[in-house]
Amino acid sequence: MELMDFAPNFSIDQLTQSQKAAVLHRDGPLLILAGPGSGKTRVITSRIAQLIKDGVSPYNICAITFTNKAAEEMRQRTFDMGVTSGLQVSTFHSLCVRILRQYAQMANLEPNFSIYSDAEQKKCVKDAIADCNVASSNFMPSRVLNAISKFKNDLESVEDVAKRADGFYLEILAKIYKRYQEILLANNALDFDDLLVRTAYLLRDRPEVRSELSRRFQYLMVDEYQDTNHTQYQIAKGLSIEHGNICVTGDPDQSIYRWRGADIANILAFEKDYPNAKVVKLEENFRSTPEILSVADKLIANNSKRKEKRLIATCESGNKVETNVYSDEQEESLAVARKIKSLISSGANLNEIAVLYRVNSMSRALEEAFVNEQIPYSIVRGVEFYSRKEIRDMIAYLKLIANPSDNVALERIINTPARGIGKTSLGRVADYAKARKISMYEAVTSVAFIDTISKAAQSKIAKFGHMIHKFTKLLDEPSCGIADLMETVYLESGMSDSLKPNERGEDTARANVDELISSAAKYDKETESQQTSLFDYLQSIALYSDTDAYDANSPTVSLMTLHAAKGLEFENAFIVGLEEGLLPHERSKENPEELEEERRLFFVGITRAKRNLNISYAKYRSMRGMLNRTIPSKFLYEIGMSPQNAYANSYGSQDSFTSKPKKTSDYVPKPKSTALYRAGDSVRHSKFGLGKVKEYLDLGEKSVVTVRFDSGQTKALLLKYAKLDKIG
DNA sequence: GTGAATCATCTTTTT
DNA sequence: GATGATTCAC
Repeated sequence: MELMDFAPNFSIDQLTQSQKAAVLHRDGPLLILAGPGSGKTRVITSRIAQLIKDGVSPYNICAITFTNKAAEEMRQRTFDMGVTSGLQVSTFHSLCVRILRQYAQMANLEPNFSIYSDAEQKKCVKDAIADCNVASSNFMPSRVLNAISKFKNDLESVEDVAKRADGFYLEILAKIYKRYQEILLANNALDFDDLLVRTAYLLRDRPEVRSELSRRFQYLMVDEYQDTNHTQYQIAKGLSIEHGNICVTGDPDQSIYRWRGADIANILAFEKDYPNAKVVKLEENFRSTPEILSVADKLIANNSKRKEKRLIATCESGNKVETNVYSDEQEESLAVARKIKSLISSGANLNEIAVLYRVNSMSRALEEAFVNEQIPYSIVRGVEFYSRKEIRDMIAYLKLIANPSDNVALERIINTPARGIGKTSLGRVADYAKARKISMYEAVTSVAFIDTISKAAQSKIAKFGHMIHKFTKLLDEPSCGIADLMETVYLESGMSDSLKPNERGEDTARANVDELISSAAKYDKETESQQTSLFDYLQSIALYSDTDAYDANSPTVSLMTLHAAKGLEFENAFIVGLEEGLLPHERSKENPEELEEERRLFFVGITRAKRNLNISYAKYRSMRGMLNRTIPSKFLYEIGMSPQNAYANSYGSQDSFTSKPKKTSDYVPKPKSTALYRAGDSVRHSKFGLGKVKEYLDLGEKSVVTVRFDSGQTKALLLKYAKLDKIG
């Protein structure tokens, strides 16, 4: 019995009535409907502390968060309350890895399985499509992968899909799905979704495992329940079915992962699902000003599928929500940058400011403006680092060392850096392995027996095999940390010699690997006391997420997508690009449910702001190198901001139009007097061919020519970039 | 078998 | 406009 694990630094006195109700409801199912800024995290941590105070061992409590970052924060908070050990706090994925490792045998798994993320999944799905002999033009790997992911999110096995397949498309899809799973099995690998799926099956098919885990996790808490998919739902149910102590928290209005398989019905139907559930609503908002909340409220009222819930403001009144319109994204970015500068000069800290946008590519214009205006910023995109070529190569070495069955890793590095092992030889190794049902690494170690391969190639391949074998040996030495191993691999594999500076003389690739090694050294140090393995390290990278890179204390302005902003809050928030096709996004327009999700996404964005919120859009925006005239987002109308008078205007403030005389005009270049083109002019474009000018907007440097081409399409082109010749 | 160069394709959000 | 596949010269 651990006696030190009560929570002496915790008191319930400061909580509101409804918060207390949520904390004190101890046994049985509990649904906490928590609006934005309602102190949800505080309630969950208080609940944990209260349970422990009541005599429950931390060892018997399991909290599931949405991101690693949130888990880390919760650990810190409960630690501050005096909870010192034993608590299980993690994401669904991390928890599943843990369970699958512990019960590997029962789950029919080798415990050193690889975890495949997008690039590796794509490779496997491509191979699967090729093996099924289907015209890959009809079955694009990304589409197929999406479909497979959907099956897995809905907990549909290969057999389930094959059984319900009624048409050609689904039949082929089932075939590819089957082959894809076989490939993963051969590689001793699981993809992201498999981590969940395999755990769900384990809980379903092995009552003894389910019982053991139920006894271990007697109190289960799931945060962000509105964004769980069906498989996660089944896992939560499986873990709690024997004791019924399941507490879920979430907000249907903040569900933004439908596209990833999240099923909002999980939270909407919780009471039906658990008939004796207690429901607590947390409707008070302790984060934002009434001005911000009223905008959020107006917006979300347009959604039909929701649970009625109020937003009760408790903060003092503050500034009006600002809406601005700019001529293009450069001007928008510059204006945001200057507004940030003025916020800073009036005392704001850099880390209290965030700029939010719908798609990652929108960070580009903002970055440029921030560099020009010399504003320190950081882009919250953690996974980007790990998707770099040189980093992926290094990781592939480690993956192969940890899991010799990982053919995808082997294929990636057998000739990286170039060792003279080409496609032909590799293909023969693969054939040999396939025929004998062994891994490619095993085939490599016995390459001398593969007589289809030339002696010269054999010796190169054997040399590679010996090198990997040597690395594997290193792993057995207890003194060898991940960073040491990495460094050895880096030097002895030839990776270090092969990385060259780019055209501009920047040695970024090398710097990246250095960063990887030092981050591994940090990992070694942090996990010194525990006995961690290469597997644990690889797992932590595989499940690394964008928001994990967010550091609330770093003195920089944060740039991130609206999705990444989930769960965060900022004194000052800017939301840019309120345009049709962007927010709501083009791809969500046909489906009313997806439109509602876009609205929720904007709702999430608005409610991140504590005191100042600034919303903007640009009249022209270039997407994939093409300048387009935009249409203001319908969401602007819904929040009562008519874009016509939104120009440098403040919402709800009658006089601000005159008090702020066209601040934006500072950045509009003066029109030139001589028009270069006139409507009706014939022109030739290097790519689109012949056409006639429909409209010419004379804006000097930023002049826009709208041309109707003979091909039928009409394009608005930025004169500066358009390769346009006037004819006649 | 290698590396440069060109072509084609896709382009929302991410654990 | 970036990434991946293909092609071509060596």
